[in-house]
Amino acid sequence: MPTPPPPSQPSSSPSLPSSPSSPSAPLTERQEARRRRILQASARLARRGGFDAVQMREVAETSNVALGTLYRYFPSKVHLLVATMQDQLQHMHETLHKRPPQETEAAARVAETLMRAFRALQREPQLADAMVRALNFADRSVSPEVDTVSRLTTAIILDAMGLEGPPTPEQLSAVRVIEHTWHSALITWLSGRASIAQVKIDIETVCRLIDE
Amino acid sequence: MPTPPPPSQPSSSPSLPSSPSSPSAPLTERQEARRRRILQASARLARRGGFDAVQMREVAETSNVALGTLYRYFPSKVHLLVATMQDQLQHMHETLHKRPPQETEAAARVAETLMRAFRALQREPQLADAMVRALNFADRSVSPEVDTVSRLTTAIILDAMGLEGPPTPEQLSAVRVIEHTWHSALITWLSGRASIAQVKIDIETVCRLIDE
DNA sequence: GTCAATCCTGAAACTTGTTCTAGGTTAGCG
DNA sequence: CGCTAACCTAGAACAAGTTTCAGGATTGAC
Repeated sequence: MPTPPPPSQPSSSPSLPSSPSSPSAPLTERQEARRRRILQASARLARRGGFDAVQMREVAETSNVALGTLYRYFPSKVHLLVATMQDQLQHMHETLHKRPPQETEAAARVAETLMRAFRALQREPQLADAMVRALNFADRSVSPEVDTVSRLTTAIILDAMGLEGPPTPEQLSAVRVIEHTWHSALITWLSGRASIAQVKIDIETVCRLIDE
Repeated sequence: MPTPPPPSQPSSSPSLPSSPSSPSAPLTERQEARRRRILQASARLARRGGFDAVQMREVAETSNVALGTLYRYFPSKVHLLVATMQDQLQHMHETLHKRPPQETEAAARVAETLMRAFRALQREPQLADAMVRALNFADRSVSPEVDTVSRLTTAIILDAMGLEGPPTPEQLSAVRVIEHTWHSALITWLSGRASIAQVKIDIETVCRLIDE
C-alpha cells in the first residue's frame, strides 16, 4: 500500500520530555543539572566543528553521562540539537528584550532584529550550522520541539513589530513568510551559496510585507 | 612516512560529475544507462518510504551496480537525492512549459505554478520528503548540485512571471524570497507542522511581493 | 529504615552511510 | 590482436547514530 503516512504517535513521554515547555515531569535537581550539562556539551562541540562534530558518544563523555542516559534525555541527535537551539533562542529573546531595536518603521525594526540575530550567528558559524541543519532535517518525530522553536521565533518577530493589539491574520501570514525566508536564507548562507550581503537583502525584501 | 598523498590535485574530476550540466566527461552509453538506472532506483525507493528508505546498498542492488560504483556516480546519499530532485524538476519544468498558467496577474501566475508543483508533490509525499530533506540537509560539498536545483526553480518562477525584458534586481530579490518561502513551507508541510491550506496561504502571501 | 520502582551506568551489538582493496572488465589505440 | 588506463565488481572494513541489557544507584512511599 502506498499510503504509509505515519499513524501519528501519541508521544509516550516516558518521563523526560526534551522540551522544558511541557511540565509532564518535574525533573529533580540532579536531572536538571544533567540536562544542562548535556546541552552545554552539545553547544561546545557544535561551536568547535558544526553538525558533524556533535557526536553522541562524545557528548555523553563530555557531560559525564552514559550514552543510554543521553538518549533518554534526548531521543536523537536532532532532538538534542533542536533543544540546543531552543536554549540559544531563549537567550537571544532575553537579550533583545533588554535592547529593543529603535527604528520607527515596524518593517525596519523586524529587519534590524533579524540582522542582529544573524550577526550573532556569524560569530559562531559552526554552532549555527549544527542548529540550523538539525532544525531543517528534523522529521515528524521532532515536530513538537521544532514547533517550540518556531513559536519562539514568532514571538521575537512579533515583539519587534511592537503591535498595539493582537496581530491580524494578514500580519501573522507575513510573519510566517518572514520566518520561512529567515530559515532558508540561513541555510543558503551556511552552505556558502549566498553571501552575508545577500541574506541582508533577502531579509529586507521580505520585511516589506509588513507595513504597506 | 605519513606524507604519501599526491602533491595536490585541485578538483581531480575523475570523469563522473554528478551534475549533467558540466560536460567535463561525455559518459559512454552504458554509463549513461547506469546513471539512469540509479536515479530510477533512488526515486522508486524514495516513493516507497521517503528519505530513510533510500538506502545506498539497496539502491546499488536494485540498479545492478556495485556499491563502490554507486559512490563513484554520486559521492553521497545527499548528492544522489539532490540529483534525483534535479531530474524531477526537469520534468516539472517541461510539463509547465506545455501548459503555462493562464492567470492575468504575474503574482497569480507564480502562485498557481507553485501550487501545481505542490499538488504534484502531494501525490508522492514520500518522494517529496526524500528530495526536500536532502536539499535542506546538504552541506557545502553539495553546493554545485543544490545550486543547479536552485537555478532550475528560479527559471520556473521567472517563466511563470512571463517578463518582457530581463528581470530587475527588485524582481530577482522577490524571486529569491519566494524560493526561500517555497522550500521552507514544504518542510513545515512535510513534517506535519503546517496544513496544505497553510502552505497555500504562505505562497500567496509571498507572491504579493511580485507586482505592486 | 526498608522496599519497590525508576533511573543511571558501562559495554556490547546492530544499522546504515562511507571507504578501501584486490582482482576482473571495458574502451580506446597502436 | 594485444596493451594500458580507467572502470567496475564483490566484499570486507570502518564510523557514527541508535538500541539493548545486566546490574548498581537513587528516589519516593510507606
